[in-house]
Amino acid sequence: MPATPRTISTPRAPVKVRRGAGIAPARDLVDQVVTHLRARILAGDHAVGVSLPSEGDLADSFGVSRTVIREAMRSLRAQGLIVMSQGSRPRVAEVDARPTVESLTLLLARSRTTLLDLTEVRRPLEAEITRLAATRATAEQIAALRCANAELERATTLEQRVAADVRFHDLLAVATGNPVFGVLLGTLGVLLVESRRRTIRSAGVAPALIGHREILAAVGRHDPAAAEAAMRRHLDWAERDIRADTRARILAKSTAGADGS
Amino acid sequence: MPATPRTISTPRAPVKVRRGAGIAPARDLVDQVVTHLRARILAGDHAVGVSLPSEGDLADSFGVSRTVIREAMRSLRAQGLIVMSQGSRPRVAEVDARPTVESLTLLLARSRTTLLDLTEVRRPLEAEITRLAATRATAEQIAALRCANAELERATTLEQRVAADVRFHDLLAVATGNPVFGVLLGTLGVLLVESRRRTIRSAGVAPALIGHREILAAVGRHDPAAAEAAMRRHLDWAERDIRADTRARILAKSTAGADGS
DNA sequence: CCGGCAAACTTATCATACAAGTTGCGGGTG
DNA sequence: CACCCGCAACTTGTATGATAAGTTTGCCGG
Repeated sequence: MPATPRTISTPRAPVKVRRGAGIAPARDLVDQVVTHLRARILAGDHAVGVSLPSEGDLADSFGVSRTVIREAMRSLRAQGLIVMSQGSRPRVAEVDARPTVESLTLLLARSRTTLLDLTEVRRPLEAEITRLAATRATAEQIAALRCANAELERATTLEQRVAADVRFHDLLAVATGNPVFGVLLGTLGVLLVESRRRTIRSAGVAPALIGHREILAAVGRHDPAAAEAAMRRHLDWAERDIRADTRARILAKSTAGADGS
Repeated sequence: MPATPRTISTPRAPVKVRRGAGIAPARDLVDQVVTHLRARILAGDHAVGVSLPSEGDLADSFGVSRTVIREAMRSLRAQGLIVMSQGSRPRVAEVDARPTVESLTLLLARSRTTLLDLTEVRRPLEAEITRLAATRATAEQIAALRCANAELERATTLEQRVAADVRFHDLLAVATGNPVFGVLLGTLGVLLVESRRRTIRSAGVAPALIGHREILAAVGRHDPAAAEAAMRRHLDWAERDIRADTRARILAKSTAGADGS
């Protein structure tokens, strides 16, 4: 009995979506459901980790078939908003940069983006991050940075070293108190892991360690200018062998989907 | 007749996806199909704009039901790889930053991000963009910037002015020749539209115009330092009334989906 | 040669069925 | 009484078939 209207209606507040041209709110039912559910999730109607209603219940409450709900769920999943696994109800995914990173990776893979392009963006970001971190870092955050640096020193395998390197920079971003830095740097950082791997393999961990120590010292005494300068020197070093091989291209790793693990 | 094996097999080269741990390539059929199709598209097997096989054909060739194909298509669509519309076969989407921008927007909306956080990140990015643009901009790009500026001068409505303002900054990012700047700035730009709207409404368009003229002049004579300084002054001005109201929060606008238009 | 119309094709949605995984409850067992 | 095992209910994953609605194609008449 296809007595269902052409547009869905929720018992909730019908979140109106305003678009640029102000017309054509949504083409098909799936899009409408996606829009509604996304709005709900973003509004915090469902806490992270908590189960959403089952597909059947959603289908009933939206007045559409389970097919539509399922496709909407796939779309939300691809956007990193929910996690699904057979047998258990879908849950709201915790905020995670990975889907975004994947999206950026995809985009950069499709455009002709080089590692050099990435480092070029990374430089001003990291410089500002270091400046702000030197201004704002708390004692605990500085201790955490020191810890990460010690970790880098202790690390023996290449992967451990890369991880510790990434961790240091991430902590620096956290110390700015501005989550946007963390997101952007995290995104670029994932893409630059390959570059770090090469750099550390060829030059060893000593230059990185020295650079980090200089940065840490300046941040520790809350000297923004010195911290930024140290970071720029650090990046100069890291950039050198990327620049040697300008052709280094991003390869589409396409790490299949964000599974909630 | 569920004689289909538990994993799909394509007549094409069976693109193996290697993951970090090197195990469990994909959980369900939809993910497998998504992975295969994405790999195909990224490998350039299907030119942009050209139609993919119909859902029925894909279902046959993958040996799965159309249900699976449809969900996979939804997922690919959410990732911005294909565009779908009723009646016509899905087409490979042209490379477009919008889905990625949307993903980043979603991520920032879910973190606790203030307008102030955004401007703080915008500043070093725009500074570097302007520096690089001053170094690398071609004559055509400078002409385009001049044009955008004229547009801003001619604009009468608030929305037109905001659009022209955004356009100027986007063109500047393009002039760096580095697509990553465009993506990041585009993301922040979308989120900062509200701030621009307020600023231009309260202070008028004159300060923006003056700022743009200074930037344009420095870029036009290929003077990176002056260009960067002009941009920083411009941002100082723009930031002023945001800082007056620190509580200004991002609202999740959730502009529904990337339609290929 | 061109315009319009109809048939074929394709997507969008619905309904139903069953397989496979998860959860929780209750009974059996130590 | 506590603990563990197994089953039953629930839920997602997939398949099948049918219909509505939009698009493309090609034929036919002018």
